[in-house]
Amino acid sequence: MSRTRSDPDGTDATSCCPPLAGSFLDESEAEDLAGLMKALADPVRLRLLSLIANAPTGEVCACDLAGPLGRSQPTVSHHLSVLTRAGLLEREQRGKWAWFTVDGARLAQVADAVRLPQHS
Amino acid sequence: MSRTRSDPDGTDATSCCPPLAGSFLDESEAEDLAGLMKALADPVRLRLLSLIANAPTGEVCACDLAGPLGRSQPTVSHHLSVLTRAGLLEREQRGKWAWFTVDGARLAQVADAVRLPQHS
DNA sequence: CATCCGCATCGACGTCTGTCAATACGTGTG
DNA sequence: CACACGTATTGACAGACGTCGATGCGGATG
Repeated sequence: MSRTRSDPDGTDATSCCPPLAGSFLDESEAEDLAGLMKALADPVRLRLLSLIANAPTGEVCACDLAGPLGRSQPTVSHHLSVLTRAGLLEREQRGKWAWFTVDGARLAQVADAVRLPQHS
Repeated sequence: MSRTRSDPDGTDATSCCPPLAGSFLDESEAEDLAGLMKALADPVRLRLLSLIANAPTGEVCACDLAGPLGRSQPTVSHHLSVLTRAGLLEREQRGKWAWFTVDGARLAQVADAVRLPQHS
């Protein structure tokens, strides 16, 4: 995936997720949005997000994640990396521990991309 | 599926999409939501949804889809089937043509599942 | 009834992805 | 400075997925 990582403040609400409705997605727009969806299309990653989003402080140490998920440490590390690369998690190194928080704005982009004009 | 998390207010058409936040997703909840995301995690399928959602009448004949997408007829048929099975499209046979509409409520479920409680 | 045509299914192929054991890397600690 | 420990990376492997040509099925049409 070749997302433009030139997004210093991390929360540009418009550059990533073209509206699903409004006009036909062109191929590169669809590719970008599909990339985000792919990051969310795995049960372990969804549970990771859920786990972190529900933490009282909003942040969780990686050392507390492998257990509840029932996966090996390398596997969890891999998933954390995928979510971080997708911009859905933010990573902060503290000593030898890695702490993660959910990027709510990024998640909101997904929600917005999927919203349709009132049709029902 | 052992979900105790029913959704008394209207929008959950079929008890599919547990909230990402609110409590840790259990394994089967995560599996369900991941299934929906997987259906959306492909550029061709996203463009299909976009194409159909943007049709003036809201419905499109399958015969008009292969062209704009640049894929073979079997491939498009396959993707339509995936989206339909996921509940994101509805299919109606008219004579020898198949017409498709987007299920907006189902899409909204995805948006809701991804929404976080006000954090920032 | 014979034919045409839209769509689905099948079979095959290359690629991507999730997983773990083994290992490397880096940062505190004694 | 050596060791312990948390995390990332590597390598390998099985299973899932996107794609298309060939084929099958069923409705429409003359």
